[in-house]
This record gives sequence, C-alpha cells and structure tokens, in this order.
Amino acid sequence: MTHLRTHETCQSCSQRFSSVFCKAREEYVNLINEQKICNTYKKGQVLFNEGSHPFGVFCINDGKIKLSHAGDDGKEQIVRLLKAGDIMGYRALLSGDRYSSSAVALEDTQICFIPKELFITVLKHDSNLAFEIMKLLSDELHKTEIKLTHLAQKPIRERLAETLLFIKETYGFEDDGITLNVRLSREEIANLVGTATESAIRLLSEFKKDGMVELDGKKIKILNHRDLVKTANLQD
Amino acid sequence: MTHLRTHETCQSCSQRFSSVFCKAREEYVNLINEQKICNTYKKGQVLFNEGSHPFGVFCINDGKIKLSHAGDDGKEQIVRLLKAGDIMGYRALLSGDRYSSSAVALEDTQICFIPKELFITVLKHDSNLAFEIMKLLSDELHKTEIKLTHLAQKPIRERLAETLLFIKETYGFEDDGITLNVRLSREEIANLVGTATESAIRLLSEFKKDGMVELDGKKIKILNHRDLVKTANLQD
DNA sequence: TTTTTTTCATGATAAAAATCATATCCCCGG
DNA sequence: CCGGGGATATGATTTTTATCATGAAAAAAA
Repeated sequence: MTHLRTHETCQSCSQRFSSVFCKAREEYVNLINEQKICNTYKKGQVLFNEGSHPFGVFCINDGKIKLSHAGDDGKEQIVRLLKAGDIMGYRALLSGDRYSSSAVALEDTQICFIPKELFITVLKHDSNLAFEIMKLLSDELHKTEIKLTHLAQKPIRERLAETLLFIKETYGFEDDGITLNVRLSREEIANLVGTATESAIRLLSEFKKDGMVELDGKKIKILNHRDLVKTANLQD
Repeated sequence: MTHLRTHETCQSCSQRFSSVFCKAREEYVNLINEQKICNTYKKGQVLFNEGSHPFGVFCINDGKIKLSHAGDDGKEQIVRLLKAGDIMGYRALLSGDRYSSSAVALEDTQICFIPKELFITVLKHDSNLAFEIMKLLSDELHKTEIKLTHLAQKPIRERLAETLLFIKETYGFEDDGITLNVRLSREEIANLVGTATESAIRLLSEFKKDGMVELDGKKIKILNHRDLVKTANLQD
C-alpha cells in the first residue's frame, strides 16, 4: 500500500466526470482531494472483509473489484462487479452497519479512500450529491431485485448467458472487440451465476459447442452475441 | 378511492414517529400534511403496476401490501412485504425509472400519497430526511443481497423456514401469539420463497408433520419456533 | 342452497442440477 | 525444464426440484 504519484488530484482524476462525484460542488471536490488517501492493491488483495467496520468510502480510480458475500456454508456469492469510476463501501456506511460483503481486487487496482466523516459532511451539505447517492442505491436495489427474480425463475443456462452479457456490459471487450475484458475463474463465474462450478464449466462448454463463445483458459470470446441474447431469454 | 375521515393529519398520524418521516423537520411535515392525498384500497386492489410512471410516494397508514415483479415468463416474484409506517414508490422515483414492481393490497389498506415534486423538494432541503431515505435504501439493498445469496445457495426447505420467520418478523402474530398475522395463499408463499407452489405446499405439510407449524386454511400457526430457526439454518 | 371455480393436497414422473469421481491441462516455483 | 498443485473438463450417479395428474376441500358465485 503505497501512495500513488500517478494520481495526484481529484480535480484532474480521470474519473472526475464519470463517477458519482461529478455532481458534487467544486468546493467539496477540493475538500475531498485534500483528505483522500490513494492506494494500490495487487490482484487478489482484500480491500475489506465482510463483518468489519467501515471507516469511509472507496473510489476506484483504475482496476476491477468483486464484492461478495460468504453464504452460511462459506460458499461465495458475488453480488457486484466494480470498475473505475465506481464507489464502494457506502452501503454499510449509510446503514450504520458493518460491511455485508468482502471486496477483492480482480486485477491491480488504484483506489482512493475518503474518510467517513468527510463523506457524511459533504453528503449533508451537497444535496445534489445526496441525490446521486440515492439514485445509485436505487439503481443497485433495482438490479439486485431483477437478479433475485431471475435466480428464482430461470434455468442455469439462461442465467449463465445473462451473466456473460452482464460481464460484457460491465467491463466491455479487449481491443479485439470480442474478448471479455476481465479474467475470472470458472468458480467465480459460477458464484456470479449462483450455481455449482461444474455446472458453469459444463454449460460454457456447451456454449462453445453451439458456437456462441470461444474459450482460451480464462479468456472468453463472445462469438455470437445474438444467440447469447436469445439464450439469455431476456424480456426486460 | 374515497377520502378518509378517520385519518386527518400527518401530525396526528399513528405512524408519525415510526415512519421514515419521523426525522423530517416539523415545517416539512406540515407541508406534506397540506398536500397529501389519503385513500383506501380494498384487499386485492392494485396500487400501481410494474412499468407505469411514478408520480409520488405512498405512505402506508394501515394495512399490508406486497410488492412483486413479474418474471419474464409472467411468474410472480414477491420482492417485499410492507406494513403500516412503511413508504413505497421511492425507489423508482429516485432512479428516475418506471415502477419495477407492482403493489397489491393484501388486506384493506389506508394510504397517503405524497406528490413527487413535494417529496423531492423536502428531500432537497431536509438532509436528515435524505439520510433516512439513504439508510432505508441501504437496508433494503442489504436485505435483498442476503436473500439473493440464500436463494442461490440454500435448499427450499431452509428458505421456506426462513420465509415463515420473515413473515413473522414483518407482520407479527395475532392476539393468540402464535398465528401469523397475515393471510397469504400457498402460491404467494411460494412466490416469496422462489419455488413452485406444489413444493411450498408439500414442505408446509412436512413442517406440520414435524410439529413446527399448524395449518388451518390460510392461517399458519408457529408451534415450534426453535425448530423452525434450526430448519432455516441461519448463521447471520 | 347448490353449483362452479379456485385453492390445497398428494402421488407419480420427469427434468434439472448438484455431487462424486477421474483425467487432463496449465501455470508457477524450484 | 521439470514436477506438483490447482484449475478445468467431462462422465456417472444421486439428489433436488419442477411438472403433470388427480382428487378433496374450500371459497365464490349463482
């Protein structure tokens, strides 16, 4: 955890106008800039653990993060995938709770930490930012409810297709325009879909046989987007 | 839909200090009182439909409501149960979305409607209320993520037990201290658990055989709370 | 009340998915 | 460059769950 020389100020941050803070008033951005603490995390490093107390919010400058719950039997359930411009840790903070999920870096990541008191103060005085946060929470709640419904009602095959499309929406493609721009293990994909690892592996193989994807280790290429959408069977 | 003479003012409302508005400043409560519109809904009546536009938030004065999504194949998934003191409709409003779920009265219900503009104005000027709403959203998000994890990882038997406990937490017991204070069809219970109606019926029969519940039509009595908790297999 | 319709209950069967069991691959450290 | 260990792949089997089918009970309508 070292200070990062390549990311000096919030004002010049590459995420300045894509993050939720884009709506915050200039004076508060300056204040945040003074108090933020920037760090880098290596792939696989834990940013915080389920059950521990939040002391602020994290603002992702670069990299990818997974947020996951441990189920009662210890099995991981990935609840969110985060990327540059996203913030995290605000849920527990606003609930007055401990973290309900753990955050792990999926690749080397640069993150700023904004202390709790500052975040709350800014939120209190800048209603635009408060509305942005409410919108963020509302959107997350919406997405989670949709996921819940699909988990309850759709077969694994459809959910895996949907998950691949979701990964594409979140992280996009590499330069070739077809390779998903993230490396996830089969187990992580399964924990995203909500199924057994073997089932995820098996269905990925089927998708490959059906010409929808190409598999090369952890690289996944989307060969037939149209069929994948059809397989996902999305109406909404 | 008639105006309700029995519920004249927000200031004297029975939910004044249990609802999220308890933290709102007096002046705004007065403003809300002037503009609110009170209505009654009969059991089974639809308050709003998935896909329609929100024009304000609803504040439940008395009664019970279910919020449910229709899955892609039309199957209902109940995402929340609401009671007196709860508000609803704020999620879509704050997202700038249409309603993502439908609201149906589970029994005769009294509800006040607060117009969108007023709600937003109050939220903008009263940061205490804004924080309450953020907390509400955060709590809902947390609960939904837990539900998601359990849906993905736990067998139906455990989820049914958990659902019965959840219903008890939400609506409590009747005067006898053991009968769940709500009437839900077996289908609704299944749509809450996320399973087929027959499976819910079958497992309820097993729970009865195991002495955990007593079934009398739609009345469900909790006979052995301890065993039910054990069956739910909750760690968190 | 009687009829009709819906809900509840339960058995039989089928389908879906998890688990168990191996075999192979491939990445990493020595 | 090689060996070991985790990740991936795939088959076989078992378990779980959904679906289909039918009858009884209860609720709603006539």
